[in-house]
Amino acid sequence: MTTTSSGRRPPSMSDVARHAGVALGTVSNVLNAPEKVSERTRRRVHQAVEDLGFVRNQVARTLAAGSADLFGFVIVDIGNSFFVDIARGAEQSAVENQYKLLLANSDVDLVRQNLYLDLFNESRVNGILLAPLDAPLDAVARVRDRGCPVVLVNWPGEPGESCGVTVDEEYGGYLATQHLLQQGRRRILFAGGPLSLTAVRERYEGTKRAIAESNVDAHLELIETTRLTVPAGLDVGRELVSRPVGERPDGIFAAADALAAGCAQALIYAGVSVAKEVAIIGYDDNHFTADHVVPISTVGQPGHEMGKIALEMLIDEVKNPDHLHRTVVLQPNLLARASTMSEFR
Amino acid sequence: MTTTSSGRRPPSMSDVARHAGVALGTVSNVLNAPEKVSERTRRRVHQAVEDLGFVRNQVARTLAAGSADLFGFVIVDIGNSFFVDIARGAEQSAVENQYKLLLANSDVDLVRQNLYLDLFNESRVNGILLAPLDAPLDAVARVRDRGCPVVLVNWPGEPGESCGVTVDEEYGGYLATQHLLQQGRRRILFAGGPLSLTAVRERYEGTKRAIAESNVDAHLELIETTRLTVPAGLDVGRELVSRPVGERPDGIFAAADALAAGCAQALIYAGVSVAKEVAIIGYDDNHFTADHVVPISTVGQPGHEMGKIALEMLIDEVKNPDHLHRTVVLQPNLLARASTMSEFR
DNA sequence: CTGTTAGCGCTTTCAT
DNA sequence: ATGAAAGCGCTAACAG
Repeated sequence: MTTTSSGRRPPSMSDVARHAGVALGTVSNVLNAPEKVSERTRRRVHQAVEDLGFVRNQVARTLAAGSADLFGFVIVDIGNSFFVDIARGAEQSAVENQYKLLLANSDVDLVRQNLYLDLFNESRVNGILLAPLDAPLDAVARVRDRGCPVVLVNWPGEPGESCGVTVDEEYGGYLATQHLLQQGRRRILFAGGPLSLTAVRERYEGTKRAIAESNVDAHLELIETTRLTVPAGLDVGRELVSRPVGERPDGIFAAADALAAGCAQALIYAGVSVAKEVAIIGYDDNHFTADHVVPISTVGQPGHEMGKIALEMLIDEVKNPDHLHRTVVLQPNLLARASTMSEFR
Repeated sequence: MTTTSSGRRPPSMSDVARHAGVALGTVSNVLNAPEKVSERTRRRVHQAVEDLGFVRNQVARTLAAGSADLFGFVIVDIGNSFFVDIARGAEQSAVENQYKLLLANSDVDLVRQNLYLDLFNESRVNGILLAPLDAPLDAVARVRDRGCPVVLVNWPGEPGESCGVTVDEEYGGYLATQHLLQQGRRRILFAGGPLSLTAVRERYEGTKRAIAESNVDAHLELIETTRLTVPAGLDVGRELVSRPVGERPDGIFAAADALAAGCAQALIYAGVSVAKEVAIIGYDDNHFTADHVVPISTVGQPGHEMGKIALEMLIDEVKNPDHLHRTVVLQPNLLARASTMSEFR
């Protein structure tokens, strides 16, 4: 391995040029527009790249060219399979369009969300995908004003400002509740919270509408939880178990799968027959719901598709001068499984 | 909002300097070494930054300074909570040390793994954390030779070349099997595969050692699966159910939690009492195992700690000229839960 | 098709 | 404490 460069400094393009006996610009052409260079020169340059172990400096490249084929995705919760699905979908359209996608985990922390937003912005990515936490989006406006397009996933776009991809949460709540009613359930419990979370509130709205629109005489109870976790679900379940049998709901809609799972567990442990005595349906189609001994019904959100569409919108915003901002609202779908299907078992 | 810059070009530091009536270098100092600048000048510059909506260009900054306070983490499977734990641990030490961490999901695909390795490398991150797939590490050597330190997580470091953090897989297998034996199980089944996977093979070795070292007369059966998934586990469970009761194992060690979960489900559905008739233990401490109706025993790996240590090693490699490469081997720990605790229920 | 050159926006001496 | 100027490694426009 011959080297023209000095010391431990990584070889640069001019080292390659010198080694190959051509001009700097020619090396650049070989790398970026090979068709402009003769076969023979190209080979010489490639040889030099090999000899020197040259790797081009993406930073300098980005600075000179003004941008890189790169997007950033700031994810609110990398531990939630719904967002992981979104990330996979986004990455798929990135790859299909010759872009790369980098991830940053905000971990439901506004400070970190804004930190990474700024990092991507300062790093001159072509655009940012953001699955935001349920909080004000000031930092987004700042980034966007700075010329960096932002597309929101799982959050509506801001009219005239940015695109967004959402699922119709209200309808999801409607679907879940309607399903419980159709299974003959009449004492419905909505468990979830805090209600300050937009998604929870909207799902609850859907529940109320489903009951209002139905012709049956159903009773709706609300238990507001402080979190959407398995332990919170266990608490709900235990509370129900402590009640006289007649005062328990016969149909539970938990606003999140983790909540539903915890709830189901507590009931099963107490000997209550999930599905038969109490139907339970969750929300999110997290990967673990289907793996339960009593597979838990849920409302699925098209995460993969959301990510795919969101990144396509981002690409359009970057490439198409006539781009128009819009919010795509996708429909959730009911996934009826054993936990609500007593009749069929 | 006043602006000195032309058109839609984002304001640069020289715009800020002009606006504030100071020199370019002074603006740089305000941002990077505020103590070198007088209170008054500092204020003027900050005001100009505000007025212009200036965001500094990290790309130019990195090019000029030679590096950024940034690491990259290439994750083999973002859907696996074990790796997510690692990512969280890594991010923690990154944040504690004023670094930022970007993620890239290789999704168990060697091509993508190498793509992102190169991307981080070309982007001049300070170093790369890699949770590799079980495949040759040629690309790692290339990146490292290029001057970019790489630390391996969940994979041993290459002696003299790179650091690594691993868990003792063999010992994990030993622990799991020893636990089954201690619970009085004598017809042990090891389910997992393919055996071409290093981790599976090592866990199996541990199983064999536990049996060999015990003084009891235990029988070991091996069912090699093609994958480590819930469906694969269901297949295993169904196969067992189809056997005469006397020919079934009374203790199952599944090399992964998903496998264990599927297996448990199939058995429960068939009316076999998990824990009582058959004890089952998995591996990985994936988040869903504890949420099972019969919480599944498992072997936990200190993912968070692994990530934390790995990134600390990376920081040391970057900062400390006397850095020595080493591989830290952490111990897995047994998490005994209901699925193996028939006596205590 | 090849070589030359002017930046990209910032950091960093080095004078002042 | 502040200002001037020399790059960082590359792209892109242009001249040959």
